[in-house]
Amino acid sequence: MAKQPICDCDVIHKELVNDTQNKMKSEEDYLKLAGLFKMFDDKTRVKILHALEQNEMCVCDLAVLLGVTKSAVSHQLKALRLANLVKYRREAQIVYYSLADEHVKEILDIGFNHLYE
Amino acid sequence: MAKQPICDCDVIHKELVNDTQNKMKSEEDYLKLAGLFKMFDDKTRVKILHALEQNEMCVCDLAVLLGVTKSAVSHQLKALRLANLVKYRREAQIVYYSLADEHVKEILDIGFNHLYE
DNA sequence: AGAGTAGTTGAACAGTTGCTCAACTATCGC
DNA sequence: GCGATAGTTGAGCAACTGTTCAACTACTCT
Repeated sequence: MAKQPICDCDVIHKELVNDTQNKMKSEEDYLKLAGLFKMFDDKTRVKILHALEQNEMCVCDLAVLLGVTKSAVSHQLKALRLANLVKYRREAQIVYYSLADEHVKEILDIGFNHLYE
Repeated sequence: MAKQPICDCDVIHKELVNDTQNKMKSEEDYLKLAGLFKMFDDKTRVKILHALEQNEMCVCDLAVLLGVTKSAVSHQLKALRLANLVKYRREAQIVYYSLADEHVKEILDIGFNHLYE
């Protein structure tokens, strides 16, 4: 019932905390933001995204390119689809995937940029 | 010994795959990139980063602000420190944390931007 | 030196995640 | 319809991750 004690310190900078509090976004926004970056936190997924930035490709192309199974690629593509980061079109039995919009490229670019200082 | 069969498809788009292959970065780059975005994939961590974008603060401030324990905050700050995303300065017993550089703000901004379409 | 507060750390636990496997759907060509 | 290929899906498993807890360090003040 009673709240758990969260911080056992006396001197907190009340004004700083209040000021920051006012500038913070909603809980939901942070959840969504974390959810977005979660799509870029895995080696296989960033590879898929970066590959699709170069060319539209089918699941098998990606599997061969990355050296993983079709199933693994398909699972990741599903996650990326649900996050609206990739789109696809079907042509006969083949499903071609590509990036959903420019934001993806921007995020990748800013990331690479940070790595190369 | 023998390689595991990775893809059981006949028709792959060889040219597309080769072209993409040439444009891909190194394995290590993708690992680093995923490692960078991993720092933004958790609600608590993005909150910490966004809070520090507003004001330099100590561990207790962050704990109170986010409603989590000092320990939890400290663990996350350590990860962020190791990733060179935050810096700190000690003043008596108090350790003040702030963002390491503008890149962090850029990444957060582009993320929020994507959420708000 | 001793008490008190800020912060860090490592082990442990619960929850999550990415891959594999096997079974499934969808579409094509005969 | 039938067989073959592209792709999807769910269960299960091993590896990883975030939090908590308790013990620790670092600094201050008397």
